[in-house]
Amino acid sequence: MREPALAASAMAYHPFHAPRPADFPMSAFLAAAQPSFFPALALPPGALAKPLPDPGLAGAAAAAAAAAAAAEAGLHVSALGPHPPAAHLRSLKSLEPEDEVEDDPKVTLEAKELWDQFHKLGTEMVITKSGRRMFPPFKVRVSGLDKKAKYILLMDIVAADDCRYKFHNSRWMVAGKADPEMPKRMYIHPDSPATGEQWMAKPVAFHKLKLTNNISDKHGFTILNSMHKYQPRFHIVRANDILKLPYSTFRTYVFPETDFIAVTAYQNDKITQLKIDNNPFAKGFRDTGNGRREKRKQLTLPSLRLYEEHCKPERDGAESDASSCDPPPAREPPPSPGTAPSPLRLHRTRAEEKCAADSDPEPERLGEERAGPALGRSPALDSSSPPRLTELDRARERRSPERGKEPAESGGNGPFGLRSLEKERAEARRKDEGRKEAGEGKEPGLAPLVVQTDSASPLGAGHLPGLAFSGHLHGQQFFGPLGAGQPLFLHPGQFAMGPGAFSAMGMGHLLASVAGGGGGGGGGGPGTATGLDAGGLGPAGSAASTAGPFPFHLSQHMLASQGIPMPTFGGLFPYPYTYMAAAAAAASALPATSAAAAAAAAAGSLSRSPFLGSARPRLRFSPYQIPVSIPPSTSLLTTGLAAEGSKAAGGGNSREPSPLPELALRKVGASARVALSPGGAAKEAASELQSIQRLWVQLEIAQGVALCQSPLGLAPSGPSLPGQLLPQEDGLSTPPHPADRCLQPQILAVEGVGERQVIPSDHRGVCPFLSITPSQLLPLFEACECP
DNA sequence: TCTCACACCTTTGAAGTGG
DNA sequence: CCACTTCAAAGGTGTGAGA
Repeated sequence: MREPALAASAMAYHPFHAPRPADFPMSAFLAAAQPSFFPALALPPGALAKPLPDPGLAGAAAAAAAAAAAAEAGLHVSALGPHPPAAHLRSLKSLEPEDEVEDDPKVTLEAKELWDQFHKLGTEMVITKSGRRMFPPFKVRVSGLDKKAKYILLMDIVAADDCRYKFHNSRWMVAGKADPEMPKRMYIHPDSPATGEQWMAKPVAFHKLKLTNNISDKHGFTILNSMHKYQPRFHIVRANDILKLPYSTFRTYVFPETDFIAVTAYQNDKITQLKIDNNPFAKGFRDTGNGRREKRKQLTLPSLRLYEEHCKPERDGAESDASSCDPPPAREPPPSPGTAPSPLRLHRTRAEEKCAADSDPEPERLGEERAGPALGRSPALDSSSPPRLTELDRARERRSPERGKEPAESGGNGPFGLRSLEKERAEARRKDEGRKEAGEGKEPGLAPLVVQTDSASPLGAGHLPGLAFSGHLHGQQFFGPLGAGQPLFLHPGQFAMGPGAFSAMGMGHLLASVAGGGGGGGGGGPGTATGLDAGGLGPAGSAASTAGPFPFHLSQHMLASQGIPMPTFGGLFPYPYTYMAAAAAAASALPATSAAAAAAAAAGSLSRSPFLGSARPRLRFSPYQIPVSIPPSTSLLTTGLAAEGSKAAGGGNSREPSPLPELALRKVGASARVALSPGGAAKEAASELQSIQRLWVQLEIAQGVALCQSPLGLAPSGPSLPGQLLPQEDGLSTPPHPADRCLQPQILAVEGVGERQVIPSDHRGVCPFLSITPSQLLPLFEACECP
């Protein structure tokens, strides 16, 4: 076995690593060797932050002690055997959260009514090359935090499924499989880290997050694919330094009503209208009587009048709260729970089926038509697909002239602030009244939407496209020179933060590295960043950028973070960015080799489903039951390997290139290709992959290592999860048991490559550490003399 | 389906003004 | 010095023509 060698190597590059005791599980050992990045074993990040009672005790005593501590902390203790979380715990004292106090964050979505309005229509978010903000803005109110503890709040946007959509017949329909995923980025709130008290003082807005379809974006915008569906996620990380990010507990919150389809041009006119009506910046397009809309309106009056004629009968007998433009009053009854849950929350398996059928005739689940009746769309309109302009004009015609009388001032909280929103709502109500006077009214309820909840094996070929990013991309993102001005995974806002924002130790390194990487590779100094306002770099960052190997390695991380594809729904890569960043930050404190190793490990940490969850039960996950479809383990592994391979290749530029990544690349390259082209060569790769998977199973299952501490034990097949969302009473609090169940680890059936295999995995939301990396596998691989 | 220039709008902060 | 107003620049919108 290679463990001794690995141990030595690990010790060489990780300050927290201790020699692997004989009875220390391989997984835990590897986790220790690459403490922040041990995704393969689904190691809860929080677990890493939990020190062993005695670092020297890795055996039963430590396990027992840790088990007790875990139980005390609410951790589940595995029912699988004598491997409590302690087996994975390492002492990371320097990265320990200080005087940790239990908190119980609750998160509520601001402007929920507005989100609901959009959601009913099938929210569209425009993405442009120069970046566009989200509207409605993603804004949450947080409570239950430890007032004195510091938190980092993050947001990311992950693929909601692996389908591509088209707007056809006024409906969003599946139009095939998703395109290769864009590199994903985590948006760290510019105020991070801040105390719980600060976060709770006011709603946390992510309105500065911008969406783009420019894959080479250098501004840190979130890159999305047009005509694809996405789900924003909100994360709370208790950490006072970004360095601690990978070791800290992630709490992830998903608000299903915030999902959207990225578009380069609005498809649904009702969405357009809703945006115009609610976005202060689009006020110029309201029919105030002096804008260009007025001119257009005049040109299209006939059709508009015709539309009004259509709508009159329905309006008379309905409330106005569900119009396409007006936020609903609080009394608005939700769509029938049994009929129309989020149409975007499609079960994965179902989504795959849909993707497979380009002309899937289930349009009622998507697009405006799902909300059409609720929006007053007349049957006549439903049955036909009027020209877009005509419909838009019709919608515009419904706008009340009163709108023009509205004051233009904005709320003190900004255009999308609370006051602003309230004002908008008031305005909307007034408009609604005016509309009522004009004969407009609410329209019938939502058409029922079918949410698939079957839990058939989701590990189909449908996941593979998520891995099928082109080799070109690989080369560009991974093999390209560091100074190629790679896009950044941190939002520019990070660089504009005050001196109190991130500590010099944390952000300083990151900033420096960002600058260095962008400016010309590891040697890049401050101010050389491309596409960044290097002037935003603080002294710490500047200093750090010139000190040591960190910038170089972070650049590596950045490259990888840009090149690793985000998995599709239930896919693989929700956390490339953050963990890249964190890895880089951590690496900054390590020797070059260790940083390289961290980078490699970080690359491997990218593989997981957007909704894959940590195995750490105490983590707070989505406030909703996520209609999880089980990530394709094959894809997961394959993608992870692909990523790792790419990463390894990127590491080839290292000053101290490690043969390991290269070897890993060789070994995993074929496996990665499996997902890309299941052709002849794929078989060989598939076989290789299977060997890895077998090894994996042997190591982790046969050893009885409870990678995912589960009171439920191992499931023989993919978990059967309800596809229905289970909003909590407040829509935010942690779902008691459904969520817990989701936290349970699963043994997932692997499909897609050769025979079925099982690898352990979990399937839900948070845990960024799930995938296995070649660098981690390789020693095992070789040790077992796998083919 | 995407890009871009455009007009229109809000936001923001500096400058000016008056008490 | 402070509060308030005014102004201009910056930046956020959807539009619509063209690719």
